[in-house]
Amino acid sequence: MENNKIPTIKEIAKKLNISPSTVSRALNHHKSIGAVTTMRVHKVAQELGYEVNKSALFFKQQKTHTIGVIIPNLAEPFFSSALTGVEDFADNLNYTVIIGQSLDSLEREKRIIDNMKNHRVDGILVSLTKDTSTYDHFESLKKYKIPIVFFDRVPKRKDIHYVAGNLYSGMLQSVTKLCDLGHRKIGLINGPANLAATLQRLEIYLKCLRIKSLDVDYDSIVSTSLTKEDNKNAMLQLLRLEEKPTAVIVFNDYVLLDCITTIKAENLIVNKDISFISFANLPLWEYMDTMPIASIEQFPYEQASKATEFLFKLIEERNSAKEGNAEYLQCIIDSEMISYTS
Amino acid sequence: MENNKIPTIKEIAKKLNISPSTVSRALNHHKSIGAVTTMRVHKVAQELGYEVNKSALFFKQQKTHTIGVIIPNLAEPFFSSALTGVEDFADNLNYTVIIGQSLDSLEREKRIIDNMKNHRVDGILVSLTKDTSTYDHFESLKKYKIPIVFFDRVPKRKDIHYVAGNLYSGMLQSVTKLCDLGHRKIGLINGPANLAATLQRLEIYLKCLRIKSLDVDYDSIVSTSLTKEDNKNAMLQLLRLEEKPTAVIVFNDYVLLDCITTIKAENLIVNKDISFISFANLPLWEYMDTMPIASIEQFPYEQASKATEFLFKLIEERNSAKEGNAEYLQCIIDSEMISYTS
DNA sequence: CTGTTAGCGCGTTCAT
DNA sequence: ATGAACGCGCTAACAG
Repeated sequence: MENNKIPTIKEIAKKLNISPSTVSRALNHHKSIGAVTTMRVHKVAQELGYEVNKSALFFKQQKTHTIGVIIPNLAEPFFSSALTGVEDFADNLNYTVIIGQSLDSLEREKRIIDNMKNHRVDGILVSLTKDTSTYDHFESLKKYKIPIVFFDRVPKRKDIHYVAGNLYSGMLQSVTKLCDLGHRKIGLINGPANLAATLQRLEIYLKCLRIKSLDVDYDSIVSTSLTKEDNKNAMLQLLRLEEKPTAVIVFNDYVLLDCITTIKAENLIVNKDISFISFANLPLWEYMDTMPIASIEQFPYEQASKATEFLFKLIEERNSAKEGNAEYLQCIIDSEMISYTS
Repeated sequence: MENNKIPTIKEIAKKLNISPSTVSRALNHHKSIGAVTTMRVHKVAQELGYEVNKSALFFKQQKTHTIGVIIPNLAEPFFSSALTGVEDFADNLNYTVIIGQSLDSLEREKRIIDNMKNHRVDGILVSLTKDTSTYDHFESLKKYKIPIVFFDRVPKRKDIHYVAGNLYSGMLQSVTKLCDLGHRKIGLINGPANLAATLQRLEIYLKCLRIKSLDVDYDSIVSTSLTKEDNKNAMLQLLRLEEKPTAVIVFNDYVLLDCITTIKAENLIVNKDISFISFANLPLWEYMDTMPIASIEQFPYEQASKATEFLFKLIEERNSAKEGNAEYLQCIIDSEMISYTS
């Protein structure tokens, strides 16, 4: 009964004394095959428990119906939300998702790219490593015509497809809010200089201060390499200023968590001695006693969804072999300030 | 220069006027190939930017060097930790990971299984849907000799490979700790009845109370459907008892977060008026002002790692075609109470 | 040491 | 409406 051999098209053909190509066509509901034959083929296929060997199909069609996602760290809520966005979208189109986490190592990023390239994935989504500044390892994908869409952490160049967050909107809302609350000295704890996000944060921070006619004190702009230790030091650096800021914009929630710990150790009161607004990674402030005044939400799920949409548009294009249009799909998703002070 | 055609073994062969198989062997450092030839092949391969077409390889070798992971929800920290565990392990062995999230829908779980089967993955890791009670869709994998290892949410049968968590150890430590702190009335906020985890928690809770000779008050055992509203109600239900419990074991951290919010709204003090211990999902209590006395850690990363190890053992076995041993790889990972009161 | 041949499973010509 | 033949890229068995 249960034949333990994996059934192929050939078996079905033999069983019905017809040719494999007929079976293939019948299985794919090719119109040129008679209704009776088609039915009989499907019946036998059913009996044998036939299922296409996608591995063979991929090989034949030079298309894997698979996309790769490269993110720094799966365990980070920001990225797991993003991954969920990708998976949901891809699943709808019956695409398979393979993952790679770069763990913020450029070496691994390269290896993963190579691996996915060899896998002949149909497209790749990437959120860059903290310290990816070269672009060479992505260039090699061109040869294979594997489209690539960046999201969130995108390279600083114009000739790419990407979906990025716009921090400006949320930052302006935040600075405005702090102003309204009477803050005049707003510091910034920024990230590592090699991240585009860092430069971007600095620029919009300065821009927003200017818009609100606030003085810029470069001493109250500090940065951290994102380690626990460094986060603490950045906070302390601000606390030791002669003119301490009364409010601080923080690179992200993780940094802020360390800042809050530091503040408490110094016996200062959050939101009294010093107020915070941070860029959101964690959906958890609502549960906490000590929380920032607000978070700047960057919508990872939506960013990833949009990026996936772009990717499929590119895959589509490649399939229909329209080479001409060298248009770059680019999208900015506005951030938004989410207030916690009800 | 940059030939935009994807180089194959044939190209290299033609360029050197040798046969494709020689090239293949040289590329794979086959010992029977002369050093000179090998070198020349590698040189040309380099020049052309040759890279194996794994898609072809998979097809040929009937092995995809790919494993599938099916989990209910990528966005849940517990599962994204688990996924990280899988990815880390698989990456070491140069395996690729494809993901599928069942979103707790049996329908999706089946579809994902089918898809992975057609993909001819080398093995599958599964953490079941909330309401998976049938096993048929896994049976079909046998025909393809695709090994399957369950973790965390495992089927209730003996003839499977699995890694499961043991809640007992952590629960006993917790009840003991609460006893030591003088608590005599320990409540339980449990999950929905259809989850295996719920029944399990109830059983070990009762067992532990018995071991510590504590009275069981069935009024102080309540349950929640895991919605925010229901979590709150479960907590209120306990607070309105004539004999309020002085400590409560909570189904998981999410529920506990809502409980804490509820407690505060009632102007009660956590760890004074009422103490908590919960099953851990979130690695965040260390940052919070209000935290449970302890958490019962279930080690998702380790569970998934172990499950992946099992899976590769099975894949290995299949490759070496030892059919004989019908031994089931099974492992229980003890939970552990992690104290927060330093 | 190297070349020749064959075939993995499938879809797709080109023939009838 | 159906069949025969071919080939995708690669490796392994069999010859030298």
